[in-house]
Amino acid sequence: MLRLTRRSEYGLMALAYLASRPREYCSVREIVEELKLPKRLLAEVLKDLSRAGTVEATRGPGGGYRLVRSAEELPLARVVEILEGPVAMTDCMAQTCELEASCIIQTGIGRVTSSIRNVLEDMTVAELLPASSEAPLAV
Amino acid sequence: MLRLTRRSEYGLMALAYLASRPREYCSVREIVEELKLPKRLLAEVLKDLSRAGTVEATRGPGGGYRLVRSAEELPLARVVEILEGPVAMTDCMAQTCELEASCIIQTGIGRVTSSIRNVLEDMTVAELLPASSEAPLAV
DNA sequence: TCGAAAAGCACCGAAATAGTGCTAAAATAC
DNA sequence: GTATTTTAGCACTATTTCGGTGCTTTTCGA
Ligand code: SF4
Ligand code: SF4
Repeated sequence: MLRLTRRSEYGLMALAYLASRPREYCSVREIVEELKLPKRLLAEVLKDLSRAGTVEATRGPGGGYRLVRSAEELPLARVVEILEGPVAMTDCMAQTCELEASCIIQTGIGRVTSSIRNVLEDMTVAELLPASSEAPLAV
Repeated sequence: MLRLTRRSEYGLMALAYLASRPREYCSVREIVEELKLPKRLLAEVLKDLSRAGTVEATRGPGGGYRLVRSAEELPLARVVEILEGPVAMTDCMAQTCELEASCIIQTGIGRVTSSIRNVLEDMTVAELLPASSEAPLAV
């Protein structure tokens, strides 16, 4: 069904939350209390996002995570790639497939995959938030 | 990674093959020989497509499957829905999700899901085939 | 009546996913 | 310096999904 993994979903939720608190460090504890997510799992996800450079972290009391760039500059595709790997509908779009020789839909699938990639690259985390939500996104 | 299942992939390949042999009954044996797919699995997939009415079958020697309508009228979304269930990036797009109360991205995710649905509804099995569509491909 | 083919059902094993445990390192506060 | 808060890193388990198969029945044509 072309499902997002929970990791991606939680990650996007957390990033959207961070987007609503610009420049502020938010701890995992705070985020999971607000969003009601499994704490350890979200921690794992944010670690990955941190390693990948979409959020930055500080430790200790008052620490937490915040966005490195504004949410308008963070396409969904980027997040999904970090948390799940390349956006690809089939093997051949990411690695190789041993059926390529006899496959009659590869090029067609390539086109669909591109379209879906475009959707995910054109939409940003900022656009995930409902129109008049929480806070302005000004920096 | 938003992957298609193998069932969908095999299904699409088989349908594309049938599209290249209009009105002709093709047996599972013939199709898997041509496309090098696992026989029993493709049989299972075609059964599902048959139940759903996108292909029709006749049994016995010379039997097999063929498209009910032309491939131009068969959107990818239809095939994926039959073989995997509703096209939905998240639970809430298909059933319900117990996080909906605190979820801040649901509406946003809804928009992305719609876009992806549109991509899959706008593209048909006919368009999967490489440029010279109707040309029989084997030999 | 025989063989080719789909239909139906049930099952197994492997892989991906969701989620947790535990320890270390850094930043802060006293 | 010690305690506390918080991220970092690693490894592991449990569950679910998925890919694939076995076997029997039904239908059809020759
Ligand atoms: S589309 Fe064809 S080539 Fe690509 S992964 Fe699927 S079978 Fe392999
Ligand atoms: S987007 Fe929000 S409401 Fe929808 S499934 Fe994910 S968590 Fe639940």
